[in-house]
Amino acid sequence: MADVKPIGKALFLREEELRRGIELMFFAYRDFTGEADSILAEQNMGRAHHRAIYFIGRNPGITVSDLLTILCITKQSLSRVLSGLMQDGYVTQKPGATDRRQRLLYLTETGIALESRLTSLQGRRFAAAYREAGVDAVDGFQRVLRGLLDSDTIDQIAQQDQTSDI
Amino acid sequence: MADVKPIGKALFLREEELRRGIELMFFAYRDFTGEADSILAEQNMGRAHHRAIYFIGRNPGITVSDLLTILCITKQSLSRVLSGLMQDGYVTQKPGATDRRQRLLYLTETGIALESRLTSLQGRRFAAAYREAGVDAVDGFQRVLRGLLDSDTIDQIAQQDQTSDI
DNA sequence: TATATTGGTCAACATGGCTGACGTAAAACC
DNA sequence: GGTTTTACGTCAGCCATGTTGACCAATATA
Repeated sequence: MADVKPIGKALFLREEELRRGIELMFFAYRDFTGEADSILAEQNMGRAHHRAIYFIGRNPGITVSDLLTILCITKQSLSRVLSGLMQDGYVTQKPGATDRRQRLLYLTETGIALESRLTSLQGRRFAAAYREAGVDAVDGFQRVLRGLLDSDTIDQIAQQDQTSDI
Repeated sequence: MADVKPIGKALFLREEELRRGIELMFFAYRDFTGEADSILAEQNMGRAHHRAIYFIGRNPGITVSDLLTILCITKQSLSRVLSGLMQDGYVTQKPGATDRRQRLLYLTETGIALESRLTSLQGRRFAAAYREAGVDAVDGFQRVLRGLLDSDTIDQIAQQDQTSDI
């Protein structure tokens, strides 16, 4: 401990910085999701419902298997959530035009309303953080987050951007 | 749809940007935790154990109630996790010097080993992302993440930095 | 001494992951 | 046309991790 050399000091700082990142990630994710969680609790839903609603809203007509690859959960888990959402009138499905085995998923009016309520809530939090931090910071934020992704996820996101109908 | 004004276009872009942030946050957190999760699964532990180990390692001698405020869970949930960790020899406790009701928590050798394995794994991911993105991006990343926090959390982190014995 | 604080325990419950097994309809292939 | 594969669903049960509520013990403090 006494004979700390510059390199030791540098490594120490580096570890501190990395830990700061790890912790910020934990706290930010917790706070970022917490607000939506309380709205969901009112409707007797959880975060799993939110994720399904979000990505169906984002990709109307998505197939079950595509939703599964986005969420990385088992079909049994998703099925439970989807059945609930359909029963409660947030989601509908219709058979695929070309492949009639597929069940294309859509939000209902109610589903759209809930999705937009949740997304605008989280969006406001992001907007405030972005505004405070400034444009350059936002760019850095997104670059680092992308750097944290698995390569599979990067491919997946790239693919999604291609097929997106924007 | 036909008479979209500049303001409409701007809002559209803004919403796209916000959604990109929301999604990046989801995917990055998932991938960032996923790697550690698989190590934990080997030891029959989950993310809850990881969080406890991490913050005990970070604050040796932390009291149960301080750990509770960091984690924001009930004492029953924490108690279950802590009992397991103590039984399996990752954590020890000793009574507080001034207040003997307190049980100060410490990692054992085994606990330290596991913590450092997990943290260095996540640290490597962060280090790679930081290296790729560059110093300015890292600063922006941290600024935006801090902007996403609840004000309570900000206070809490500030307080922790003060009492930290660095 | 009376009260508040720190921490633990037991019981019961919900959510949301998981595995495994099995079924059905439709597409794709030989 | 018959077989295989794919897309999806269901039932059953398990585990981790969160929750409430009730209750208890030791200790600090006013």
